Parts: sequence; C-alpha cells; structure tokens
Amino acid sequence: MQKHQQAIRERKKREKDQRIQSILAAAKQVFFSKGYLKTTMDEIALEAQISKPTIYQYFKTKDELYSSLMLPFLEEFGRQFERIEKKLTDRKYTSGNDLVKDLFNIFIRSYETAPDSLRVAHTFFQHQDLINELNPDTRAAISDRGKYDFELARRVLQAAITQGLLRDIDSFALSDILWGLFVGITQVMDMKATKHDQERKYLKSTLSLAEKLIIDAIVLK
Amino acid sequence: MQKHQQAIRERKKREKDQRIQSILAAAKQVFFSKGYLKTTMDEIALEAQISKPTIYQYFKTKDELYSSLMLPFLEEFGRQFERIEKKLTDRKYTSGNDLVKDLFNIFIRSYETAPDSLRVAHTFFQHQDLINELNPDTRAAISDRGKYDFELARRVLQAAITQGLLRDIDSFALSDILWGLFVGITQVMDMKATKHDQERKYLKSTLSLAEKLIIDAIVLK
Amino acid sequence: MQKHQQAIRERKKREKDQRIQSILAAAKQVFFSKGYLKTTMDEIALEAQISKPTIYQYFKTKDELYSSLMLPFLEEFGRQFERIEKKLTDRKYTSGNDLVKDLFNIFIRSYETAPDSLRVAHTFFQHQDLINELNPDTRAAISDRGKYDFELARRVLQAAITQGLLRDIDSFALSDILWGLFVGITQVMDMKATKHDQERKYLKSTLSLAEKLIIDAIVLK
Amino acid sequence: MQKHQQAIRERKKREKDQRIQSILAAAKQVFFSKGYLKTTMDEIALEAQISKPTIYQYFKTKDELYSSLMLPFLEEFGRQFERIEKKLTDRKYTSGNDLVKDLFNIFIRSYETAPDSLRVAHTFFQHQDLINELNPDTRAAISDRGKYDFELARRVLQAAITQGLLRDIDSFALSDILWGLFVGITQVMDMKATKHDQERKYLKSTLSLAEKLIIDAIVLK
DNA sequence: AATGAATGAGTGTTCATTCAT
DNA sequence: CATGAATGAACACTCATTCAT
Repeated sequence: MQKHQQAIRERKKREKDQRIQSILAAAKQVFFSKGYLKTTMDEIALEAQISKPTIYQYFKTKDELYSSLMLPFLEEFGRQFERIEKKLTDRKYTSGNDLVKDLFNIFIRSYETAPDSLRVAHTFFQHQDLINELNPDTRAAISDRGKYDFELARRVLQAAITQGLLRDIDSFALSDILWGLFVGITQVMDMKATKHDQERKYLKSTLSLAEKLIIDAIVLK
Repeated sequence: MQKHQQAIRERKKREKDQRIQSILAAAKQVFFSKGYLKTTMDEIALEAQISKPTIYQYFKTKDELYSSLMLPFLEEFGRQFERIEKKLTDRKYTSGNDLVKDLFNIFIRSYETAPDSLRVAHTFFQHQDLINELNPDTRAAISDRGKYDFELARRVLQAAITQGLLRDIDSFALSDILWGLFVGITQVMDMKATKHDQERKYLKSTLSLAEKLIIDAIVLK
Repeated sequence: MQKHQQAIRERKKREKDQRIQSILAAAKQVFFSKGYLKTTMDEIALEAQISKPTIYQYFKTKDELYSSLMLPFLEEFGRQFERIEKKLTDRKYTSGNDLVKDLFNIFIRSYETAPDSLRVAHTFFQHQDLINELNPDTRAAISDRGKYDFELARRVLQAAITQGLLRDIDSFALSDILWGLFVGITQVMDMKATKHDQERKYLKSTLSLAEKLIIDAIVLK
Repeated sequence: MQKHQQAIRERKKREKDQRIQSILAAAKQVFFSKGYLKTTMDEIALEAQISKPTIYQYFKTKDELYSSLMLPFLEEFGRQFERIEKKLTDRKYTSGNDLVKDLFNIFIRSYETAPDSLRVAHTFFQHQDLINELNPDTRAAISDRGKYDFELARRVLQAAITQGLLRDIDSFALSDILWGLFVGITQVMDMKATKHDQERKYLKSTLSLAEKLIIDAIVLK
C-alpha cells in the first residue's frame, strides 16, 4: 500500500527532523555556556539524550555542528536588515530617530528573546581563528554570510545618510562603530549579568541610554 | 677578580630576564593568536625556541603564564585612569572635550603601541568562563584588578559630570557604554585588520569618528 | 525476535565482563610485579591488549583500578574471619589447635590459590604512604576495610582466649604478632620463590612449621 | 710548601667526606620517608642543602645513591650475626633463652636506635623488583650481601640446634620464620606507629610478647 | 538508524640527568 | 668543585571520531 508506506516515511522524516532539532538545541546550550573548545561531544549527546554516534549521523564533525548554529542567526540578522532596507527604499522613515531605534531593536530584541543569538555575533568577532579551523565549505558559508550582513548594514546607513536622515558621516566607519557598540555593550552586559543577576535590569536602561546618545550624535535634526 | 665575577653574574641575570621575556613574547603571540585553550605549551616552547620544561622553570602552570600576560596590561590601564583622575582632582580639565580625548587616547595608544594589550581586554570580557578556570589565586588577582579598573573608570566619569564637564548621565551606564564601545570597535577593527591588512589605515579614522560622535553626545557645551 | 535480541545482549554483557576481567588480570600482573608507581597505564593496556582509553572506560583513575584489586581481597579476608568468629560463637571449637589451624588456613589457602592476594596484604602494610596518595574516597574504603579486618581478627582471638582455647595473652599484641608473622613469612617465601622456583616446595613445610610453633606457643593445653 | 699543600688537601678531603655524609643523610631521610620512586633528586638536594649536580658528582645515579644506603645496613646486620655466631662457637650461651634474646635484640635495638635500618630490611624483601633495576654491579653487591646475611642467620640457628640450645627444627624453615616474624611485626608496628603515635609504646610490649612466645616454642628446656 | 565500546593523537606537568660556566 | 639552567622522555588522563552490531 502506497499510502501506508508514505505515512511511515513521513513519520520517519518527522522524527529525524526532531532529532536534529534536539541536537541543535543541546549543542547551542552547551557551546554557548562553555565555549567551543571546552564543549565535548559527550556533553552534547548527554544534553540531547542521545548517543554520541547519532550526532555524527547528522553532523560530520564538531566544527560542522558548531557552524550549523551560527548560520541561522547570521541569516536572521540579515533578514532584519533587509526589512529595514526595504522600509528605507519605500521611504517609510521620516526621521533618523526611528531608523536608529529600529536598528537598536534588532539587537535589543535578539538579546532579550534569544541572548544566545548575540553570543553568536561575539563568537563571530572573537573567533575568526576558530572559524579558520572549520572546513573550507562551512567556513566560506559563514564568512560570506557575515560579510554580506556587514555590507548590508553599511548600505542601510549609507541610504539613510543619502536620504538626509543621518548626518553625513563615512558609512564604513559608522557601520563599524555601531557594530562595535552593539557587540561591546552586550559583552559588557553579559559579563555583569552572569555575575550579578540582578544587574540584568540595568541592561535595558543602558541600551536605552546608548540609543539616546547615538541619536544625539548621528541623527540629523 | 671581583669585577669579572660580577660581570658574569650580570650577564647571567640579563640572559635570564631575556629568556623570561622571550617566553612571554612567545606566549603572547600564541595565546592571542590561538586562544587559551587551543594553545599548547609545546607550541609556546617551540615559538620561544626552548624546551617545554624550561617554561615550567619560570612559570608554575599554564594558568600562571597566561595571567602573567594579562595583569601588566590591566595594571597599565589602571595607571592611565589614575593619571586622568588626578588631573580631574587637580582641576586640570577645562573642557569635557579634552577629557574624552584623553580617555580615547588610552585605548588608541595601547592599540597602536601594543595591539595585544587590547586583545587582553577582549579576553577579559569574552572569557569569564575561562577566567573561572584559572586557579583561585591568579584568578582573584585578575578579577580584582579588572573590577578595580572598571570602578575607577566609572569614578572618573562621575567626577567629570560633577565638575560640569560632561552631561548629567548615569555614570554606571555611561561607563559600560564607553567600555563596550572601545572593546567592540577594536574587535571589529581587529577582525578586519587581520583579513585585509590595508584596512588598518581605517582604524585611526574610525576611532577618530567614534571620538567625535561621543564628544557630540556626552560633552556639556 | 525477542530471543535473538536477548542472546545478543547477553553475549555483550559477557564480553564486557570478560574485558573488565582481562583489565583486572593485566593490572594485577603489572601492579604486583612492578609496584604501583612504576606501573603505567600504558603497560597495563599493553598487557591487556587493549587501548589505554578503554581502561578509563571502566576505571575512572589509576587509583580506582588499583583499589579494585585490593578491596575484594580484603573483603574475602573479612569473610573468612567472620566464618571463624561464627564457629566460635557457636562453640564449634573444642581445641585451640583447630582454631589456629583454621586461621593459618585462611592464609595458606589464599597464598596457594591466589598468591597475589597476599601481595595485596603486603602492599597494604608496606605502602601506607601510597595509600595516602589514593583519592579520599577509595582510600577511605580500603582503610576502613583494613581496620575492620584487623579488629575482627583481634576479636576472634579475644573470644578464643575467653573460651579457654588459647592462653591468656593480650589480644591486641597477639593479633599484631600473628598478622606480622603471616605477612612476613609470605614475603620471605615470595622473595625466595621468585628467585629459585624450586624452593616453592619449602613453602608448605615452612608454613606448617610456623603453625606448629604457634600452636605450641599459644594454645592452652 | 709541602705542608701547606697537604693541609689543604686534607681539608678538601674532609670537606668532601662531609659532603658525602650530608648527601647520604639527606637521602636516607627522604628515601625512607617517601619511598624510592616518590623521592626526587631535587628533594634530596634541598634536604642536603646543596645543588643537584653536586649529588651527581659523588653518585652516578639515583640507583647508586639508593644502594649506597642499603649496603651499610646489611653489613651491620651481618656483623651482629657474626658476633652471635662467635659467641656460639665460644660456647658462651648456656641457654637458648639468651640466644633468642640476643637475636631479638638485634632487631629491637635497630628499630629503636635507627628505625630506618629496618625499613631497609623491608625494602630488601619488598623490592626485589627495584633491586633488579639497579646496575649489575651494585645490585650484585647488595644481593650477595643479603644472601650472606640470610645464610649466616641460618648457620647460627643450626649451630644453636646442634648445641642443644634450641629444639631440633629444620634450620632453613626456622630461619625463614624468624626473619618473617621480625620483618612482619615491625611492618605492622610501623604502620600503626605512623597513624597513632601514642601506640609506639605498644611496640616494645608486642616485641617482648613475640620473644616470649618464640622462646616457648623453640627453646629446648 | 542508533548505540556501546574502542582508540589515536594529544595535553599539561614532572623528573633524572647533563651542560656551560 | 659547585651550580643555575636546560631538556628528553615519560605519564595520567581526555576527546573527537570510528567500528561492530
């Protein structure tokens, strides 16, 4: 019976996907809490409640598993910037104020809903060395994606400047500054947060302040 | 002959110091290019062109060697901030402008003269987990020093605000933002620099721009 | 098929047990011929014809492997003494003669059936320093068990004295003397045996003589 | 000037001898408290308050240093037995009682005046393996000396039997039993002593009891 | 497809021994 | 002769990865 066969195949597919998801979830958990090198495959397997070789069924190497985590986040960042770029192209922004807020929101939201996602950005900045260890294919994928996001962000800023929303500032430098600011602040926050959990409340106010300062500094009034 | 003996002793001392320096240089090189965990003592020994046990003659553990690199930098940062604090106490600053420039200069100069030193700051922010792996004593030393620098920086900002040099902004949040900005920008710069060496020239202009923006944003006029 | 599955599972279990046994056998061999410190895990692995990490699959540390060898023997000794204590409580002994013979038999039999077992006792007496090197848990286990055996033996002697089977001698001192005698003689025997294998035949007659002398000296007639 | 020269040479010789003695003293201390393998040359040098290479000036290897310690003790034992043998030949013993007491005294005294010396006997019994590691020459020296002592002891017993001082017992077996008894008891004592120092007082009474029992068992009345 | 079990290739650290002075 | 300094060779233990089933 065709139908029966197909139903089985579907269930198998579903189970497989689910297994992959559980591996990724476990990997994310462990990688981001202990760092790439201190993380062992044993630990991921334990967390995912499966056996080690099963991980290898789906991910050729530890490297590949690691990068499987980075790409989606980088892509999500890209999508967010694309959304903003679209809004710009559509002339939806009437003030630089709103634009800057949208940009900040990408980070604030990701930090709040999925703090791990920002740690990806950290990793990306900190561990080029590690990225260099990945096998050429996965590495190229990540690197390309990162560059794309970078360039995209710059283009957004340039467009905003061209539209007179922001002051006339070198967009390359400004882009670097904003990326650096986001990455750096979240790192500092992160460090404090792990130590004094109650300081997490400062996070939002600090980011708000940063936003205000940046608006003061770059928005054309 | 006394003189001869002493000359020998001096040469020995010099050679010893030199050896320690060469170990530190090699360690710095390898640690900062590969990270603490990926770095092996074998590799440091190779780089320093000595045998592994010789390293252990001068540094009890990998930990100790590692922190021997961090502490001086953290201390240097502290000294710089203390210098600025003194200038503030002595009412040497007549404009917030100069203060911000001095603060930026701490980082710019250290980035230029000893780019590794900033990587220390990165490490400090990124790898609290790693720091937690150090043995309690060395760890306490580093952690204390880091906290001290952090608090010192905040005090400097607060004093500047009190003196009317900067706008009235929460000094804790501002301190976090500035640290984050410095750390983040240098990371971004660093990443680009390693990849496209010619981009190093952008560094200065980017930092200058950041400085200008911050001055616009926080200096009381 | 259930049966097939189960058969496989059973074989696996058997193989696993066998592997553990082969590790223990190899460890016993090497430990007792070279001593704890001179023994390397590599050598045990070689002797057991497996790889080093496999040993670590079954035994967490060298310590644990080592004590896995000692504990069973100490326990066996304990059981034997308990058997004799029971016989005493049940008033099964009508002469001290029989009791002493039973005591000697514990050692004679263990020396004959498992000469290594006595070497364990030697190790126990000789290397308190070594035992102090074991990790606290395993060490406590061994030390406790040893103390228990010691006290048990003394209690047995005291009971025999109380029942008028042995002369009225301080049971603590007597216990020490008998332990020392057993341990010492087997050591001497052992030494000779390794050197001139043909001397092994003297063993039994020597132990018999020791038994006779002790009977003469302590049994109440 | 001849005299002056010679005086210098003598002082040098004296200093050299003294240095050797201080090395031996330090070595004895450390070897017997930590065991051969756990002892490091560094530690001996530290204890002797000289530098490591200086030890190597006088002792080719760690092995040789170690065996330099054993030989004198074995020789001392030999001398004591020879003294007793002489007394026997001279028909100085009128009762086996005295003979046994003299034999025990060799051990009791050495245990009291120089407990280390007995540990040499232990080492000798326990570590044939170690002895096998020594270089052929030193090893032969020790082994020969040990065998000589052994045989000497047996001859003493045989003579005593022949003279009607002791019961007619196989002298080989008896010798083994007595050696074993001494070695074993001191080991047991030693173990207890290290743990509960106050138990050291039991030592003498235990050895006395052992002596009494042996007299009961083997002296011809 | 999933897994218990196995292992090659490292890691940091130690130590007997040897140089150079 | 004495020594500060150096090192080759080990050693316990780990981990990514692969078999056999």
